[in-house]
Amino acid sequence: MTSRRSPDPNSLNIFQEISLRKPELMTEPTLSTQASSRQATSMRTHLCGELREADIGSTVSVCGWVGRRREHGEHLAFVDLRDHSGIVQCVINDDVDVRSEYVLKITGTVRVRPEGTVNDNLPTGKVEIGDCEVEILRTATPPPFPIDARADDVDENIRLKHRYLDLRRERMQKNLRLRSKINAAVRNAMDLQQFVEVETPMLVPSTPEGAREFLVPSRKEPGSFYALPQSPQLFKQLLMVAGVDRYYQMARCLRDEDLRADRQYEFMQMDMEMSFVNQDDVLDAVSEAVLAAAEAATGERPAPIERITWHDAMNRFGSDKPDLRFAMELQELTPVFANTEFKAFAGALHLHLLALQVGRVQGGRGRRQGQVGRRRRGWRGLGRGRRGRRRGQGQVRPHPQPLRPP
RNA sequence: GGUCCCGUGGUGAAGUCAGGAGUUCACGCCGGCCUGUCAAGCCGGAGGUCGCGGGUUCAAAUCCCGUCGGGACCGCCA
Repeated sequence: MTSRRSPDPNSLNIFQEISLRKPELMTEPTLSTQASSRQATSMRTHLCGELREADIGSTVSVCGWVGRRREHGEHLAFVDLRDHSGIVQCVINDDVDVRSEYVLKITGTVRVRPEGTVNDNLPTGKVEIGDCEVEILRTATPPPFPIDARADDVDENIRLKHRYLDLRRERMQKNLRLRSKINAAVRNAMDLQQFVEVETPMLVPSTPEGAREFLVPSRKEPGSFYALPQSPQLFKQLLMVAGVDRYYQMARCLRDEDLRADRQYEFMQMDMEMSFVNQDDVLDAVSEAVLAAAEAATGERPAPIERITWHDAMNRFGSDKPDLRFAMELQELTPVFANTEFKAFAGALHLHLLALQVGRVQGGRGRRQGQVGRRRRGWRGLGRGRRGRRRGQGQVRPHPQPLRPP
């Protein structure tokens, strides 16, 4: 495909970029603006957030939204111009009426900030754009909430009502790009393993699974309905029988269940099938995708994922999905209490100790309750105690007493 | 389907239990001053049927009933 724009090697269009991209390039570490020089257009030469000391002296054009402005009389104003890459300070000496969320094109000279005025909080904080020529591309009414981190405190319904404003925020922009990077990384990892991405139909007959399906009335068959897939299970066996060998899909799943906290009606799953394999082959393939996703998000390739058997997991952690970020391993206490006179313990087949370091991990309290509370099968009771200042406190409760954090 | 909680200028919160003039705080907005700010600063100003309807009362943001909207949890989520 030929580039319609200038032959500048830095201005490859998106199609060329994809075809040239090597697998190892997928490991680009950050979400930031490293690719931004490719986003120069006929209107701009740079993105706001990419200007650095190396650009000092060059004349640049940037386009973006007005964040904060700090006015000092008619002949000096500081405007924070924002695009998805970040913020750059523009120094405006003319009397231009520029308000919050106006869309501007600013042409000026990148210069070093005067001593003592560097802003270490901004990646662009060592420079600013001076001699600004301001073109107002679009005026704006004052936004109903601030387009920055403070909007985190604003009621979600208000943010959703003005979704186009909410999405301008750095956090939301990063979320969109993070998701995009992860999707690309997973697809790349699957592609490298010879998986075939196949999309299965959305409008299907109802299938007898657990979740309620969303129903779509049929125009051609009044009284009949399509069911939107709650998961992509229906067709993939067909593909496997047909010899596709390795199938995967980033599948949209729709479930008409009542909402709870962060649950959503629709969400994505990566669905996969493999032929002529054993369990380890499947785990290998999935691990590749998971590690690639983690690497795309964090910039670092995590260590290989440890494999333990279900029995080991249950015996060591009491959970089939143990959280290994902190020590939650059960300790065998049966011998210690072998001759105890305490009746509740004396009759026990096994006694385990779960030592917890309270307060070390965010959400640890809820996790602790969950991990202890959910695996009650076969347990006859739970004792708890605390080591430290109030040593010796504790109690033993038979199930099904509700469990409370100590 | 159930239980509980919340609706107050553009935003976020006090005020409600214990009724007494739409009161307060922060941010935002508008105007003025201001040539190095970056949560700019200083001065002034505008902006609210207290979700809606009914009731009690001399008097309702406040108490009662209903209703609408939102949230959390339970049920539910192969």
